[in-house]
Amino acid sequence: MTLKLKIRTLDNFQGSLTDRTFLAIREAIMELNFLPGEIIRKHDICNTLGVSRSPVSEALAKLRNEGLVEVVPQSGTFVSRFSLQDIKEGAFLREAIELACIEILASNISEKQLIDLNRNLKLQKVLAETDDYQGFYQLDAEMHSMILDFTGYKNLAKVTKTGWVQVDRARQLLLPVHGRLKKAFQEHRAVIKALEKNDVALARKKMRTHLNQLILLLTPLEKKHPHLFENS
Amino acid sequence: MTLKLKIRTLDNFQGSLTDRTFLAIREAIMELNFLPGEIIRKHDICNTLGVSRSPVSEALAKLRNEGLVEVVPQSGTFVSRFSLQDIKEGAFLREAIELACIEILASNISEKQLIDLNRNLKLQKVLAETDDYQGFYQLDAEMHSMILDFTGYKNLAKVTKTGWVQVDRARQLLLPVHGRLKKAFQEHRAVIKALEKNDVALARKKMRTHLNQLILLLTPLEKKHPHLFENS
DNA sequence: GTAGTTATACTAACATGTTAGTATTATCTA
DNA sequence: TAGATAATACTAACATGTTAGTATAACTAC
Repeated sequence: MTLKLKIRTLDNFQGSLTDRTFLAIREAIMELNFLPGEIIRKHDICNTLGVSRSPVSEALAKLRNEGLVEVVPQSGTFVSRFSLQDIKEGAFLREAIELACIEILASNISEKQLIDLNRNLKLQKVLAETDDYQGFYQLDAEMHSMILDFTGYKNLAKVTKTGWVQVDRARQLLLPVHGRLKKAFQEHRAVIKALEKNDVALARKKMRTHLNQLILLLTPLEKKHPHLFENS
Repeated sequence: MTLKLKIRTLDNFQGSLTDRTFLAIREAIMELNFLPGEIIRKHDICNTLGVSRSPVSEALAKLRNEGLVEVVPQSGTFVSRFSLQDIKEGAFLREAIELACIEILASNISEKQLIDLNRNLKLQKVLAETDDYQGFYQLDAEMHSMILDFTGYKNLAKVTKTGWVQVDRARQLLLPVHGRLKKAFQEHRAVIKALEKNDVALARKKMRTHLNQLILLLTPLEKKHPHLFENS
Protein backbone atom coordinates (compact mmCIF):
# COMPACT_ATOMS: atom_id res chain seq x y z
CA MET A 1 0.00 0.00 0.00
CA THR A 2 1.33 3.42 -0.90
CA LEU A 3 1.98 5.90 1.86
CA LYS A 4 -0.61 8.35 0.59
CA LEU A 5 -3.33 5.82 1.25
CA LYS A 6 -2.10 5.13 4.76
CA ILE A 7 -2.03 8.68 6.02
CA ARG A 8 -4.47 11.55 5.75
CA THR A 9 -3.37 14.98 4.60
CA LEU A 10 -2.78 17.78 7.07
CA ASP A 11 -5.88 19.76 6.16
CA ASN A 12 -7.89 17.18 8.09
CA PHE A 13 -6.36 18.42 11.32
CA GLN A 14 -5.74 21.69 13.07
CA GLY A 15 -2.98 23.32 15.03
CA SER A 16 0.65 23.92 14.17
CA LEU A 17 2.34 21.90 11.46
CA THR A 18 3.95 19.84 14.20
CA ASP A 19 0.59 19.17 15.84
CA ARG A 20 -1.07 18.23 12.59
CA THR A 21 1.77 15.99 11.53
CA PHE A 22 1.62 14.34 14.93
CA LEU A 23 -2.11 13.73 14.64
CA ALA A 24 -1.85 12.41 11.10
CA ILE A 25 0.87 9.90 11.92
CA ARG A 26 -0.79 8.97 15.17
CA GLU A 27 -4.06 8.25 13.44
CA ALA A 28 -2.31 6.07 10.88
CA ILE A 29 -0.62 4.10 13.64
CA MET A 30 -3.77 3.74 15.72
CA GLU A 31 -5.74 2.49 12.73
CA LEU A 32 -2.95 0.02 11.97
CA ASN A 33 -2.25 1.55 8.58
CA PHE A 34 1.29 1.62 9.87
CA LEU A 35 1.80 -1.89 11.20
CA PRO A 36 3.72 -2.63 14.38
CA GLY A 37 7.38 -3.21 13.51
CA GLU A 38 7.17 -1.17 10.32
CA ILE A 39 9.77 1.49 9.73
CA ILE A 40 8.65 5.09 9.44
CA ARG A 41 10.63 6.96 6.82
CA LYS A 42 10.83 10.62 7.69
CA HIS A 43 11.70 11.46 4.13
CA ASP A 44 8.57 9.82 2.76
CA ILE A 45 6.39 11.47 5.39
CA CYS A 46 7.88 14.84 4.48
CA ASN A 47 7.13 14.33 0.82
CA THR A 48 3.65 12.96 1.37
CA LEU A 49 2.56 15.64 3.83
CA GLY A 50 4.49 18.41 2.15
CA VAL A 51 6.39 19.58 5.21
CA SER A 52 10.03 19.71 6.20
CA ARG A 53 11.81 17.38 8.58
CA SER A 54 11.42 19.62 11.63
CA PRO A 55 7.72 19.11 12.32
CA VAL A 56 8.01 15.44 11.43
CA SER A 57 10.86 14.95 13.88
CA GLU A 58 9.02 16.70 16.66
CA ALA A 59 5.88 14.71 15.92
CA LEU A 60 7.85 11.46 16.11
CA ALA A 61 9.42 12.59 19.38
CA LYS A 62 5.93 13.06 20.79
CA LEU A 63 4.84 9.66 19.52
CA ARG A 64 7.90 8.20 21.17
CA ASN A 65 6.75 9.71 24.45
CA GLU A 66 3.43 7.96 24.03
CA GLY A 67 5.18 4.71 23.31
CA LEU A 68 3.76 4.41 19.82
CA VAL A 69 7.13 4.47 18.06
CA GLU A 70 10.61 3.42 18.99
CA VAL A 71 13.55 5.37 17.69
CA VAL A 72 16.90 3.68 17.28
CA PRO A 73 19.61 6.35 17.35
CA GLN A 74 21.28 6.95 14.00
CA SER A 75 19.31 4.10 12.54
CA GLY A 76 15.57 4.49 12.20
CA THR A 77 12.15 5.03 13.70
CA PHE A 78 9.84 2.05 13.98
CA VAL A 79 6.24 1.55 14.96
CA SER A 80 6.18 -0.13 18.37
CA ARG A 81 5.08 -3.71 18.45
CA PHE A 82 2.30 -4.68 20.80
CA SER A 83 3.29 -5.89 24.22
CA LEU A 84 0.74 -7.75 26.28
CA GLN A 85 2.63 -6.58 29.34
CA ASP A 86 2.27 -2.93 28.31
CA ILE A 87 -1.38 -3.42 27.50
CA LYS A 88 -2.03 -4.95 30.90
CA GLU A 89 -0.07 -2.16 32.49
CA GLY A 90 -2.17 0.43 30.70
CA ALA A 91 -5.29 -1.26 31.95
CA PHE A 92 -3.90 -1.42 35.47
CA LEU A 93 -3.09 2.26 35.37
CA ARG A 94 -6.51 3.18 34.14
CA GLU A 95 -8.14 0.94 36.71
CA ALA A 96 -6.10 2.50 39.50
CA ILE A 97 -7.04 6.01 38.47
CA GLU A 98 -10.68 5.34 37.70
CA LEU A 99 -11.17 3.46 40.94
CA ALA A 100 -9.75 6.40 42.82
CA CYS A 101 -12.05 8.75 40.90
CA ILE A 102 -15.03 6.59 41.64
CA GLU A 103 -14.14 6.64 45.28
CA ILE A 104 -14.35 10.43 45.20
CA LEU A 105 -17.48 10.49 43.09
CA ALA A 106 -19.40 7.90 45.04
CA SER A 107 -19.74 10.33 47.92
CA ASN A 108 -19.73 13.57 45.92
CA ILE A 109 -21.48 13.06 42.63
CA SER A 110 -24.03 15.72 41.67
CA GLU A 111 -27.48 15.26 40.22
CA LYS A 112 -26.42 16.84 36.95
CA GLN A 113 -23.46 14.54 36.63
CA LEU A 114 -25.64 11.51 37.16
CA ILE A 115 -28.03 12.78 34.53
CA ASP A 116 -25.15 13.18 32.07
CA LEU A 117 -23.94 9.66 32.77
CA ASN A 118 -27.42 8.22 32.41
CA ARG A 119 -27.97 10.04 29.14
CA ASN A 120 -24.78 8.51 27.85
CA LEU A 121 -25.92 5.10 29.10
CA LYS A 122 -29.23 5.44 27.31
CA LEU A 123 -27.47 6.11 24.02
CA GLN A 124 -25.13 3.21 24.65
CA LYS A 125 -28.10 0.91 24.97
CA VAL A 126 -29.40 1.92 21.55
CA LEU A 127 -26.05 1.51 19.84
CA ALA A 128 -25.39 -1.79 21.60
CA GLU A 129 -28.66 -3.18 20.32
CA THR A 130 -27.82 -2.21 16.76
CA ASP A 131 -24.26 -3.54 17.08
CA ASP A 132 -22.77 -0.15 16.18
CA TYR A 133 -19.20 -0.71 17.34
CA GLN A 134 -17.80 2.60 16.15
CA GLY A 135 -20.47 4.63 17.89
CA PHE A 136 -20.45 2.53 21.02
CA TYR A 137 -16.73 2.90 21.58
CA GLN A 138 -17.08 6.62 21.12
CA LEU A 139 -19.66 6.72 23.93
CA ASP A 140 -17.55 4.36 25.99
CA ALA A 141 -14.62 6.75 25.73
CA GLU A 142 -16.87 9.68 26.61
CA MET A 143 -18.20 7.95 29.66
CA HIS A 144 -14.79 7.06 31.00
CA SER A 145 -13.62 10.59 30.37
CA MET A 146 -16.68 11.97 32.21
CA ILE A 147 -15.76 9.96 35.27
CA LEU A 148 -12.30 11.48 35.22
CA ASP A 149 -13.50 15.01 34.56
CA PHE A 150 -16.16 14.98 37.25
CA THR A 151 -13.44 14.89 39.89
CA GLY A 152 -12.30 18.33 38.78
CA TYR A 153 -8.78 17.09 38.10
CA LYS A 154 -7.81 18.30 34.68
CA ASN A 155 -4.77 16.28 33.70
CA LEU A 156 -6.03 12.82 34.56
CA ALA A 157 -7.41 12.32 31.09
CA LYS A 158 -4.00 12.93 29.56
CA VAL A 159 -2.33 10.45 31.89
CA THR A 160 -4.80 7.65 31.39
CA LYS A 161 -4.76 8.23 27.66
CA THR A 162 -1.05 7.58 27.55
CA GLY A 163 -1.37 4.13 28.99
CA TRP A 164 -4.67 3.36 27.33
CA VAL A 165 -3.36 4.15 23.87
CA GLN A 166 -1.84 0.69 23.62
CA VAL A 167 -5.13 -0.90 24.57
CA ASP A 168 -7.01 1.17 22.03
CA ARG A 169 -4.60 0.24 19.28
CA ALA A 170 -4.78 -3.45 20.10
CA ARG A 171 -8.56 -3.23 20.17
CA GLN A 172 -8.47 -2.63 16.41
CA LEU A 173 -7.52 -6.28 16.08
CA LEU A 174 -10.62 -7.52 17.86
CA LEU A 175 -13.30 -8.88 15.62
CA PRO A 176 -16.79 -7.81 16.57
CA VAL A 177 -18.15 -10.44 18.92
CA HIS A 178 -21.88 -10.71 18.84
CA GLY A 179 -23.39 -9.70 22.15
CA ARG A 180 -20.23 -8.11 23.53
CA LEU A 181 -21.60 -4.58 23.28
CA LYS A 182 -24.68 -5.52 25.25
CA LYS A 183 -22.54 -6.99 27.98
CA ALA A 184 -20.29 -3.96 28.01
CA PHE A 185 -23.36 -1.81 28.33
CA GLN A 186 -24.59 -3.84 31.27
CA GLU A 187 -21.20 -3.57 32.94
CA HIS A 188 -21.24 0.19 32.48
CA ARG A 189 -24.74 0.39 33.90
CA ALA A 190 -23.73 -1.60 36.94
CA VAL A 191 -20.98 0.92 37.68
CA ILE A 192 -23.31 3.89 37.35
CA LYS A 193 -26.00 2.27 39.45
CA ALA A 194 -23.48 1.66 42.20
CA LEU A 195 -22.45 5.29 41.97
CA GLU A 196 -26.07 6.34 42.32
CA LYS A 197 -26.31 4.29 45.49
CA ASN A 198 -23.05 5.87 46.72
CA ASP A 199 -21.74 2.35 47.16
CA VAL A 200 -17.98 2.75 46.77
CA ALA A 201 -17.07 -0.88 47.26
CA LEU A 202 -19.62 -2.08 44.72
CA ALA A 203 -18.68 0.59 42.18
CA ARG A 204 -15.03 -0.39 42.50
CA LYS A 205 -15.87 -4.04 42.04
CA LYS A 206 -18.02 -3.43 39.00
CA MET A 207 -15.44 -1.18 37.36
CA ARG A 208 -12.77 -3.77 37.97
CA THR A 209 -14.89 -6.50 36.45
CA HIS A 210 -15.53 -4.36 33.41
CA LEU A 211 -11.91 -3.58 32.68
CA ASN A 212 -10.98 -7.21 33.21
CA GLN A 213 -13.30 -8.28 30.41
CA LEU A 214 -11.29 -6.31 27.89
CA ILE A 215 -8.03 -7.92 28.95
CA LEU A 216 -9.64 -11.32 28.58
CA LEU A 217 -10.56 -10.48 25.00
CA LEU A 218 -7.14 -9.03 24.18
CA THR A 219 -5.01 -11.82 25.61
CA PRO A 220 -5.53 -14.37 22.81
CA LEU A 221 -4.41 -11.81 20.22
CA GLU A 222 -0.75 -12.49 20.91
CA LYS A 223 -1.08 -16.04 19.62
CA LYS A 224 -3.22 -14.99 16.68
CA HIS A 225 -0.90 -12.20 15.48
CA PRO A 226 2.54 -13.11 16.82
CA HIS A 227 4.41 -10.91 14.33
CA LEU A 228 2.68 -7.83 15.71
CA PHE A 229 3.86 -8.56 19.25
CA GLU A 230 7.23 -8.24 20.91
CA ASN A 231 9.63 -11.19 21.25
CA SER A 232 8.16 -13.39 18.57
CA MET B 1 22.30 35.91 38.92
CA THR B 2 24.06 35.05 35.69
CA LEU B 3 22.84 32.10 33.71
CA LYS B 4 26.08 30.18 34.11
CA LEU B 5 25.53 29.99 37.84
CA LYS B 6 21.98 28.75 37.43
CA ILE B 7 22.66 25.83 35.16
CA ARG B 8 25.29 23.11 35.21
CA THR B 9 27.33 22.29 32.13
CA LEU B 10 26.49 19.31 29.95
CA ASP B 11 29.46 17.22 31.04
CA ASN B 12 27.60 16.58 34.29
CA PHE B 13 25.04 14.52 32.41
CA GLN B 14 25.00 11.70 29.90
CA GLY B 15 23.11 10.80 26.79
CA SER B 16 22.52 12.72 23.58
CA LEU B 17 22.92 16.48 23.50
CA THR B 18 19.15 16.76 23.65
CA ASP B 19 18.99 14.50 26.69
CA ARG B 20 21.75 16.34 28.50
CA THR B 21 20.29 19.74 27.71
CA PHE B 22 16.95 18.50 28.99
CA LEU B 23 18.47 17.26 32.23
CA ALA B 24 20.46 20.45 32.78
CA ILE B 25 17.47 22.74 32.32
CA ARG B 26 15.23 20.44 34.28
CA GLU B 27 17.61 20.41 37.20
CA ALA B 28 17.80 24.20 37.18
CA ILE B 29 14.01 24.45 37.21
CA MET B 30 13.58 21.84 39.93
CA GLU B 31 16.13 23.54 42.16
CA LEU B 32 14.35 26.86 41.57
CA ASN B 33 17.41 28.42 39.96
CA PHE B 34 14.95 29.27 37.23
CA LEU B 35 12.03 30.79 39.12
CA PRO B 36 8.40 30.13 38.21
CA GLY B 37 7.25 32.76 35.73
CA GLU B 38 10.76 33.47 34.52
CA ILE B 39 11.38 33.49 30.78
CA ILE B 40 13.78 30.95 29.33
CA ARG B 41 15.86 32.43 26.54
CA LYS B 42 16.84 29.76 24.06
CA HIS B 43 19.62 31.92 22.75
CA ASP B 44 21.21 32.29 26.17
CA ILE B 45 20.90 28.59 26.87
CA CYS B 46 22.58 27.83 23.55
CA ASN B 47 25.50 30.13 24.35
CA THR B 48 25.87 28.94 27.91
CA LEU B 49 25.72 25.24 27.12
CA GLY B 50 27.53 25.54 23.81
CA VAL B 51 24.91 23.80 21.69
CA SER B 52 22.68 24.84 18.83
CA ARG B 53 18.97 25.56 19.02
CA SER B 54 17.87 22.08 17.96
CA PRO B 55 18.67 20.18 21.16
CA VAL B 56 17.45 23.12 23.26
CA SER B 57 14.12 23.22 21.44
CA GLU B 58 13.61 19.50 21.83
CA ALA B 59 14.55 19.67 25.48
CA LEU B 60 12.03 22.46 26.07
CA ALA B 61 9.39 20.45 24.23
CA LYS B 62 10.01 17.60 26.66
CA LEU B 63 9.82 19.94 29.62
CA ARG B 64 6.56 21.24 28.26
CA ASN B 65 5.23 17.69 28.26
CA GLU B 66 6.13 17.43 31.92
CA GLY B 67 4.39 20.70 32.63
CA LEU B 68 7.54 22.42 33.83
CA VAL B 69 7.50 25.11 31.15
CA GLU B 70 4.80 26.81 29.15
CA VAL B 71 5.48 27.87 25.61
CA VAL B 72 3.56 30.76 24.11
CA PRO B 73 3.65 30.41 20.32
CA GLN B 74 5.78 33.01 18.58
CA SER B 75 6.41 34.69 21.89
CA GLY B 76 8.44 32.87 24.49
CA THR B 77 9.00 29.95 26.81
CA PHE B 78 8.34 30.47 30.50
CA VAL B 79 8.88 28.42 33.62
CA SER B 80 5.48 27.23 34.84
CA ARG B 81 4.17 28.82 37.97
CA PHE B 82 3.09 26.59 40.80
CA SER B 83 -0.54 25.61 40.91
CA LEU B 84 -1.93 24.20 44.12
CA GLN B 85 -4.51 22.43 42.01
CA ASP B 86 -1.83 20.73 39.92
CA ILE B 87 0.11 19.80 43.02
CA LYS B 88 -2.95 18.23 44.59
CA GLU B 89 -3.68 16.47 41.36
CA GLY B 90 -0.18 15.04 41.26
CA ALA B 91 -0.61 13.78 44.78
CA PHE B 92 -3.99 12.29 43.91
CA LEU B 93 -2.51 10.53 40.92
CA ARG B 94 0.34 9.13 42.94
CA GLU B 95 -2.00 8.06 45.70
CA ALA B 96 -4.28 6.30 43.22
CA ILE B 97 -1.41 4.40 41.68
CA GLU B 98 0.41 3.56 44.88
CA LEU B 99 -2.77 2.38 46.56
CA ALA B 100 -3.41 0.07 43.63
CA CYS B 101 0.16 -1.20 43.85
CA ILE B 102 -0.17 -1.79 47.54
CA GLU B 103 -3.33 -3.73 46.94
CA ILE B 104 -1.36 -6.06 44.68
CA LEU B 105 1.61 -6.24 46.99
CA ALA B 106 -0.30 -6.85 50.18
CA SER B 107 -1.22 -10.31 48.96
CA ASN B 108 1.86 -11.00 46.84
CA ILE B 109 4.88 -9.44 48.41
CA SER B 110 7.99 -11.64 48.64
CA GLU B 111 10.35 -12.10 51.56
CA LYS B 112 13.17 -10.45 49.64
CA GLN B 113 11.07 -7.44 48.81
CA LEU B 114 10.12 -6.99 52.46
CA ILE B 115 13.77 -7.23 53.40
CA ASP B 116 14.63 -4.51 50.87
CA LEU B 117 11.90 -2.26 52.20
CA ASN B 118 12.96 -2.82 55.79
CA ARG B 119 16.57 -2.11 54.97
CA ASN B 120 15.49 1.17 53.45
CA LEU B 121 13.39 1.89 56.54
CA LYS B 122 16.34 1.25 58.82
CA LEU B 123 18.44 3.78 56.95
CA GLN B 124 15.56 6.26 57.02
CA LYS B 125 15.49 6.01 60.77
CA VAL B 126 19.15 6.95 61.02
CA LEU B 127 18.84 9.91 58.67
CA ALA B 128 15.64 11.09 60.33
CA GLU B 129 17.35 11.17 63.69
CA THR B 130 20.21 13.26 62.32
CA ASP B 131 17.81 15.55 60.44
CA ASP B 132 19.48 14.80 57.10
CA TYR B 133 16.81 16.10 54.72
CA GLN B 134 18.71 15.54 51.51
CA GLY B 135 19.47 11.94 52.34
CA PHE B 136 16.04 11.21 53.73
CA TYR B 137 14.22 12.42 50.64
CA GLN B 138 16.51 10.27 48.54
CA LEU B 139 15.49 7.20 50.54
CA ASP B 140 11.86 8.31 50.47
CA ALA B 141 11.97 8.44 46.69
CA GLU B 142 13.65 5.03 46.57
CA MET B 143 11.03 3.49 48.80
CA HIS B 144 8.14 4.80 46.75
CA SER B 145 9.82 3.63 43.58
CA MET B 146 10.35 0.16 45.12
CA ILE B 147 6.64 -0.12 45.77
CA LEU B 148 5.93 0.65 42.12
CA ASP B 149 8.64 -1.64 40.77
CA PHE B 150 7.68 -4.61 42.92
CA THR B 151 4.44 -4.93 40.97
CA GLY B 152 6.46 -5.76 37.87
CA TYR B 153 4.90 -2.91 35.93
CA LYS B 154 7.69 -0.99 34.30
CA ASN B 155 6.19 2.33 33.24
CA LEU B 156 4.41 3.27 36.44
CA ALA B 157 7.44 5.12 37.73
CA LYS B 158 7.43 7.35 34.65
CA VAL B 159 3.75 8.16 35.02
CA THR B 160 3.85 8.99 38.71
CA LYS B 161 6.98 11.03 38.18
CA THR B 162 5.17 13.26 35.74
CA GLY B 163 2.58 14.30 38.25
CA TRP B 164 4.89 14.23 41.22
CA VAL B 165 7.36 16.59 39.61
CA GLN B 166 5.24 19.58 40.63
CA VAL B 167 5.15 18.35 44.21
CA ASP B 168 8.89 17.83 44.26
CA ARG B 169 9.52 21.28 42.91
CA ALA B 170 7.24 22.91 45.45
CA ARG B 171 8.89 20.92 48.20
CA GLN B 172 12.01 23.01 47.65
CA LEU B 173 10.14 25.89 49.24
CA LEU B 174 9.52 24.01 52.47
CA LEU B 175 11.73 24.97 55.32
CA PRO B 176 13.01 22.05 57.38
CA VAL B 177 10.50 21.49 60.17
CA HIS B 178 12.02 19.91 63.22
CA GLY B 179 10.59 16.47 63.84
CA ARG B 180 8.96 16.14 60.42
CA LEU B 181 11.42 13.52 59.23
CA LYS B 182 10.76 11.35 62.24
CA LYS B 183 7.06 11.51 61.62
CA ALA B 184 7.51 10.74 57.95
CA PHE B 185 9.62 7.77 58.95
CA GLN B 186 6.89 6.54 61.28
CA GLU B 187 4.30 6.91 58.54
CA HIS B 188 6.44 4.91 56.16
CA ARG B 189 6.95 2.24 58.77
CA ALA B 190 3.23 1.96 59.33
CA VAL B 191 2.69 1.27 55.64
CA ILE B 192 5.35 -1.41 55.52
CA LYS B 193 4.12 -3.06 58.71
CA ALA B 194 0.63 -3.25 57.24
CA LEU B 195 2.11 -4.81 54.10
CA GLU B 196 3.88 -7.40 56.23
CA LYS B 197 0.57 -8.30 57.82
CA ASN B 198 -1.02 -8.48 54.35
CA ASP B 199 -3.59 -6.00 55.61
CA VAL B 200 -4.71 -4.19 52.45
CA ALA B 201 -7.17 -1.86 54.10
CA LEU B 202 -4.71 -0.75 56.73
CA ALA B 203 -1.89 -0.29 54.22
CA ARG B 204 -4.18 1.85 52.06
CA LYS B 205 -5.19 3.94 55.03
CA LYS B 206 -1.63 4.49 56.19
CA MET B 207 -0.42 5.40 52.72
CA ARG B 208 -3.26 7.86 52.35
CA THR B 209 -2.47 9.48 55.67
CA HIS B 210 1.16 9.80 54.71
CA LEU B 211 0.53 11.54 51.40
CA ASN B 212 -1.99 13.85 53.03
CA GLN B 213 0.64 15.16 55.39
CA LEU B 214 2.65 16.55 52.53
CA ILE B 215 -0.31 18.41 51.07
CA LEU B 216 -0.97 19.93 54.48
CA LEU B 217 2.58 21.27 54.53
CA LEU B 218 2.44 22.55 50.95
CA THR B 219 -0.90 24.35 51.12
CA PRO B 220 0.26 27.43 53.07
CA LEU B 221 2.99 28.08 50.50
CA GLU B 222 0.59 29.80 48.14
CA LYS B 223 0.05 32.63 50.63
CA LYS B 224 3.71 32.81 51.52
CA HIS B 225 4.98 33.00 47.92
CA PRO B 226 2.04 34.34 45.89
CA HIS B 227 4.22 35.49 42.98
CA LEU B 228 5.35 31.92 42.37
CA PHE B 229 1.78 30.67 42.04
CA GLU B 230 -0.78 31.03 39.30
CA ASN B 231 -3.45 33.75 39.35
CA SER B 232 -1.78 36.07 41.75
C1' DG C 1 -0.53 63.88 29.61
C1' DT C 2 -3.09 60.18 27.20
C1' DA C 3 -4.93 57.22 23.62
C1' DG C 4 -3.80 55.32 19.46
C1' DT C 5 -0.38 53.98 16.04
C1' DT C 6 3.81 52.52 14.06
C1' DA C 7 8.42 50.64 14.27
C1' DT C 8 11.59 47.67 16.32
C1' DA C 9 13.35 43.78 18.68
C1' DC C 10 12.38 39.63 20.28
C1' DT C 11 10.50 34.90 19.98
C1' DA C 12 8.86 30.07 18.29
C1' DA C 13 8.11 27.65 14.19
C1' DC C 14 9.75 25.96 10.20
C1' DA C 15 13.19 24.84 6.29
C1' DT C 16 17.39 23.09 4.95
C1' DG C 17 22.34 21.97 5.16
C1' DT C 18 25.85 18.94 7.61
C1' DT C 19 27.70 15.28 10.50
C1' DA C 20 28.19 10.93 12.40
C1' DG C 21 26.58 6.47 13.37
C1' DT C 22 24.32 2.05 11.74
C1' DA C 23 22.89 -1.68 8.70
C1' DT C 24 23.28 -3.80 4.47
C1' DT C 25 25.48 -5.23 0.56
C1' DA C 26 29.30 -6.20 -2.21
C1' DT C 27 33.98 -7.57 -2.26
C1' DC C 28 37.87 -9.95 -0.96
C1' DT C 29 40.30 -13.76 1.42
C1' DA C 30 41.12 -18.51 3.09
C1' DT D 1 31.77 -22.06 -0.02
C1' DA D 2 32.19 -19.54 4.39
C1' DG D 3 33.84 -15.87 6.89
C1' DA D 4 35.92 -11.51 7.41
C1' DT D 5 36.25 -6.85 5.53
C1' DA D 6 35.43 -2.71 3.04
C1' DA D 7 32.19 0.29 0.48
C1' DT D 8 27.70 2.14 0.18
C1' DA D 9 23.23 3.81 1.31
C1' DC D 10 20.50 4.70 4.60
C1' DT D 11 19.16 7.02 9.19
C1' DA D 12 18.81 10.29 13.44
C1' DA D 13 21.11 14.02 15.45
C1' DC D 14 22.71 18.35 15.17
C1' DA D 15 23.69 23.14 13.11
C1' DT D 16 22.11 27.09 10.95
C1' DG D 17 19.34 30.01 7.86
C1' DT D 18 14.52 31.95 7.22
C1' DT D 19 9.76 33.23 8.23
C1' DA D 20 6.00 34.94 10.65
C1' DG D 21 3.83 36.21 14.78
C1' DT D 22 3.95 38.84 19.33
C1' DA D 23 5.14 42.24 22.74
C1' DT D 24 7.34 46.36 23.87
C1' DA D 25 8.85 50.83 23.22
C1' DA D 26 9.03 54.97 20.61
C1' DC D 27 6.35 58.17 18.40
C1' DT D 28 2.41 60.82 16.86
C1' DA D 29 -2.09 63.17 17.21
C1' DC D 30 -5.21 65.24 20.15
